[in-house]
Amino acid sequence: MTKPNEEKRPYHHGDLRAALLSAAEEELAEKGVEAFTLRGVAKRAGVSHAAPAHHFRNVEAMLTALAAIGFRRLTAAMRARHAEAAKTPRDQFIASGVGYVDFALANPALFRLMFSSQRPEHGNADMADAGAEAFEVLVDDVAAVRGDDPMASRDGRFDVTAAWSLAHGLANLLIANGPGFIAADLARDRDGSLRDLIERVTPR
Amino acid sequence: MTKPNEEKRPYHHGDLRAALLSAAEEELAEKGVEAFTLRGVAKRAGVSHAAPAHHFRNVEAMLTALAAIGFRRLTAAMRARHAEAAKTPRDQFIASGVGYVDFALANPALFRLMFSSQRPEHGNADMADAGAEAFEVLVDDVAAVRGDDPMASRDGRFDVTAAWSLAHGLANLLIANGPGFIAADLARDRDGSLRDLIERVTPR
DNA sequence: ACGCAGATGTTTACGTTGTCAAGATTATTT
DNA sequence: AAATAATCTTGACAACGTAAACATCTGCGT
Repeated sequence: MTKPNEEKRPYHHGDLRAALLSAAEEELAEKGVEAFTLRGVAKRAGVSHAAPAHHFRNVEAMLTALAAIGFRRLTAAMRARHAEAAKTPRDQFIASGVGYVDFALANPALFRLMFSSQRPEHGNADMADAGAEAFEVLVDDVAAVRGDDPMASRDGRFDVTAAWSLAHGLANLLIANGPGFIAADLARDRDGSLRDLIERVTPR
Repeated sequence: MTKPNEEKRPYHHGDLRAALLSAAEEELAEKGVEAFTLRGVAKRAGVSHAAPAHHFRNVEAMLTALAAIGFRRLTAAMRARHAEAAKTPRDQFIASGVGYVDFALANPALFRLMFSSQRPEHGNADMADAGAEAFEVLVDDVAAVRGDDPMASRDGRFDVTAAWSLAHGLANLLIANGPGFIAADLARDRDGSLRDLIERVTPR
């Protein structure tokens, strides 16, 4: 009586954990952080609603894993812009900022999860490591422009903070539809516009 | 059999809508946007779980009203710093930025609701007006520093965007415990530190 | 090859949440 | 004063996250 077209999945999935993470990313992108549902993820992955429990302690743990993936991808986005930019310290610095915004615009829900949500488990080691790695890219860029370790001086720390703040604020405002008035400017020349903005916080 | 200490509330509250908004703000501040509960708000206000329905179409409508209140308070925070700052255009500009961060640090959950949540109803007129009013403060400050209408030129719009982005990003990072490395600098001299950062995006 | 412990998935159940409908109580209008 | 509307309560429902009990498969030691 089993339908011929029905795929006969084996009782065990194989790598359900990875499948769940991938389904979770879909769910997140489509529904946003606030409408994200564990049962929806399970349905996407084609398993019962309780199956995820064997791979993630709870929803928060799943979201934490997702956020960690997000931080790794953020780092990759910055490095990607790095690779295709001119090799001067200033250009490399700006490229990182553009990569940061790139990532946010391409993954708005994930970006929000990473920075503006209380749901991921603050203090998770894997996620903290991934975040620290992205931060290092920024610090290294500032170091190259300044010619010293920025974290060693107040002025250097402020260079780092200003750059991060501007990129982060711009990313947040853009994905929140904040400043609609620059949409046209951005649409006309996105890279150039981002460059103009980020240049303002480039260390002297 | 009625206990003597028990306040005998009348069946009708009087101004339940206002009481609910005030309870909602408590709930928001204590539990955060993601654990915010309509039933919790009703309990705080001392009414049944279905009472709010007569004053707010649904939870989102309540959160939207809260966010609008937040934008008005944000404007007030900027104006407050304005009033006590030196009357030069640059100082006024910087004061607005400091007021912006002030508000975020004093009302982190509300700030997140306003800018980083999908739950408030995007497109609500009252909330949009309140947001536009806050935005006007910024534009006016930039106009005073520049000596022209910033919204009329690309360079002016970028001045506005850079300032807003830096303040917004800094506020977001601070309430997200992002750059712990400047916590010490900020604790030592908050106003001076904020000033140093905001100066970097002051129009020339 | 065998068997069994553990890992992985399902089913069922429970408490919580937002929303709705129906009824109770008070305000307001006619 | 009677009717109507506004306000609040109660009870119900589906969706959600989680936990317990059960089913199925994997892999390991023998």
